[in-house]
Amino acid sequence: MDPWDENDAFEAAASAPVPLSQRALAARPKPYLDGLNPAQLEAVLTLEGPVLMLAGAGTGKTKALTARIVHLMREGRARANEILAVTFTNKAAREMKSRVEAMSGSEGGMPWMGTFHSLSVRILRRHAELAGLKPSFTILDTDDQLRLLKQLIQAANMDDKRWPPRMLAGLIDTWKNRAWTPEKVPSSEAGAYDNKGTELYAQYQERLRALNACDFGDLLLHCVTIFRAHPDVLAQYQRWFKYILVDEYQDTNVCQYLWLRLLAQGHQNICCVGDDDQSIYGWRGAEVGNILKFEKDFPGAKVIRLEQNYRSTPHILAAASGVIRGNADRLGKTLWTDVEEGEKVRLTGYWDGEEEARAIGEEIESLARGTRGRLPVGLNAQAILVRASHQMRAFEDRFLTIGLPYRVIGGPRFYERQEIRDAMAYFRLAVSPDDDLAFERVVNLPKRGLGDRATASIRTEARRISMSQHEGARSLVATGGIGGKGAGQLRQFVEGIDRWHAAVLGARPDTADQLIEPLLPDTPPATQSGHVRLAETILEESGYVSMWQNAEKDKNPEAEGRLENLKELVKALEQFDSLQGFLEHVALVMENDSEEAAEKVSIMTLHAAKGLEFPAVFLPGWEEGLFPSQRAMDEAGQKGIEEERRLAYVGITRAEELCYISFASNRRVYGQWQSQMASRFVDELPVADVEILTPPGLMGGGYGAAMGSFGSDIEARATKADVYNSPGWRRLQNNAGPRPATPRRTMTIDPEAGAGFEIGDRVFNQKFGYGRIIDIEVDTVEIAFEKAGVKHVKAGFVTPAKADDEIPF
DNA sequence: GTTCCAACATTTTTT
DNA sequence: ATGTTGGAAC
Repeated sequence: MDPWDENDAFEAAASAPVPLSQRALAARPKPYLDGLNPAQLEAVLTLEGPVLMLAGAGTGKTKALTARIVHLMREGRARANEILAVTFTNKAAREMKSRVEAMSGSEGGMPWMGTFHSLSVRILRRHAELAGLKPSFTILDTDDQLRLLKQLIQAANMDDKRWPPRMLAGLIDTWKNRAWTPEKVPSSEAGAYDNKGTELYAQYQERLRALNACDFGDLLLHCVTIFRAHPDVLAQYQRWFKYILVDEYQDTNVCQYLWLRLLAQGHQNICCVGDDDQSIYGWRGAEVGNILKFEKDFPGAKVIRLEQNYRSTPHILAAASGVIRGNADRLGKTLWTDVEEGEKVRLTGYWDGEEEARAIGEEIESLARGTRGRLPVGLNAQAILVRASHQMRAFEDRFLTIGLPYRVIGGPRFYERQEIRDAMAYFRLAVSPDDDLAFERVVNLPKRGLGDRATASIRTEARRISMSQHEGARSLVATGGIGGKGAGQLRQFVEGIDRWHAAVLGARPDTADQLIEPLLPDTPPATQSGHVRLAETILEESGYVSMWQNAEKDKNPEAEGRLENLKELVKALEQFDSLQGFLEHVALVMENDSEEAAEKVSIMTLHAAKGLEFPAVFLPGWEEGLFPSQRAMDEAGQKGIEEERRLAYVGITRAEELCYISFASNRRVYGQWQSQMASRFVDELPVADVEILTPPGLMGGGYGAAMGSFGSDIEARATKADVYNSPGWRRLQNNAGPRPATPRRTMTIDPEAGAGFEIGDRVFNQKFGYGRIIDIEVDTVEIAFEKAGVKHVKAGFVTPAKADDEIPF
């Protein structure tokens, strides 16, 4: 039966007198409402019409959201599959799903809970023809997209160096985020990309259609276009989705906003949850404006504020609100908590980034040990949140040295690794041999003796017969259009694809239909493992596995790891019931969710930290130009500052009990030493809630200048005793171990900093490590260091090493 | 077709 | 500083 008809049937049933069982259900106790505060309760129980839940950090919005969903179902307002619940990330969707399941006790409900993109794919598969696609369309990854754009750029006789494909991809993405199809790009954008932007955009869309493919932006944009052009289709969905819930509404872009508004126009029951103070994705098209004008967009909307914070101590909340206060455009809320105790936020200035890393490593270990009369704070409970990923290196270096376990969150992702993408290209060919992008990727991988010339003639042949490159290659093989050693190998490749494709069809005859999911929960497909074996066969027969196995170890030290990754990939396949299902999952869920149990400190960007919380949070690098980032300020001016400030707010509010903010007055960025000013956000911290720590381990200061208006509150120079007693120095003893022989270098240091040293003194330098003074001239001190390459150092870099510090020679 | 060297860029990131 | 990429030399 067509699910739409079934929906009508259900509606008819719903308008009939409420059966006894329903009433009994309604009378049952509602444990899911227990423990909600009045505001949360209001957010759960306000069912009719548009609702904006303004939920500050740590105010229990997920709890309210899940309770609302459970309530809707328990009260018989809607069935699980009539509730559309949208999130941004797969992680958020997963989390909400499991919480709803836990709360309602039912499993596997909520078929329409997912990310904007995954939901859009499901809708788009049902109506692909309306967008000029077949239901079996593929979803391009960034790699494919860039290669495609590059081809177009070169075809337009443009210099792809001056006009990099990346830039065009960014431009097109921006346009799609604003819901502009090629015809709708306003003329004000005509100058973009050397006046060719719009034209290339149109060509790109044309190519995508020919390839039966979509990029990420298309998933949403096609939906919006279809909804607008086909009111009947839209009406079906409007009728179907009785309630709509949206998480992180402040991050929606124009296209997502339209998507939501179109769908919500039916029942008008849309509940958006968000926090204007946590909008940090403006640079990728998110419109804070969407949340600011919610009441205008949805007339009659109720705004409910969740302001009671259950996460952080009062000092942390005060610090966060002190910073965010500087922003002009805010809906305004005041977080409060009834917790009383808590330590002040700590602010520390360091000499440079390496000292910062060392001191933070110290503190992390000391917290983990539970010193200072505090209960131990496990490593999993601690996180370092940085503004830019290059800041991570200093911490990784340091933590590797002292053996402190850490995990970097949001690093290069599993499915973005080269070997995984290659293997996936083979799978894609097996599923749909016409996938030209996949074909191009692996046709000469492993090397099959097919170079530029051979691939070019395959492409030409394909175009001549208006078929895919797979067919083009077949035709060339048949006619002997390819000469030499490549011919036989190409034949094997073509035949291989045919064989694998036949195997895929054998395993699952109704390929395309399988991709269209029913609106109603289906009986789960019978699990079978043929596709796992097939995947292994493909990787072996293609020679891809042996390519890495035969790779010379010394030239490809990573080959072993790549083979491991391939094994992992095949293992991951087991959880799916077909190759195509797996491919779809990977296209949408580019993440490796291997959650390890081991105790490790987390290192991540502020962006990656949204939605997380940690008892102890370190926020390093609060320097003007780094945070707030120079680029954000240059490109977006005051708006940029405001977004950076929200980022600071997000960072501070991740902390439950301990928050450490720090900056360095000298930092090396891309190998260049830079003198830094403390971030303006440092000045915005309320003094009453911040404890300013004397920077330890320094001589030849320079803090006054770096400290901004805080300078007067901080002792500019550490005393020698500070140096000797600071924990940062003692910790290094544990680093004892064999060190390489070190060449001697001459180093010029500030006479003032050098004063008092004698030949034979052991010293420490932030950049070059431990050394021993071997000669002193009037303004030259010759020092032997463990690191080579020292030629000239500007000023005041040497500290005396403690007597029992490890000296390498 | 492969290897090597020079030029180049280098926030934030999801899907 | 460092990793990637494109072109020239092999």
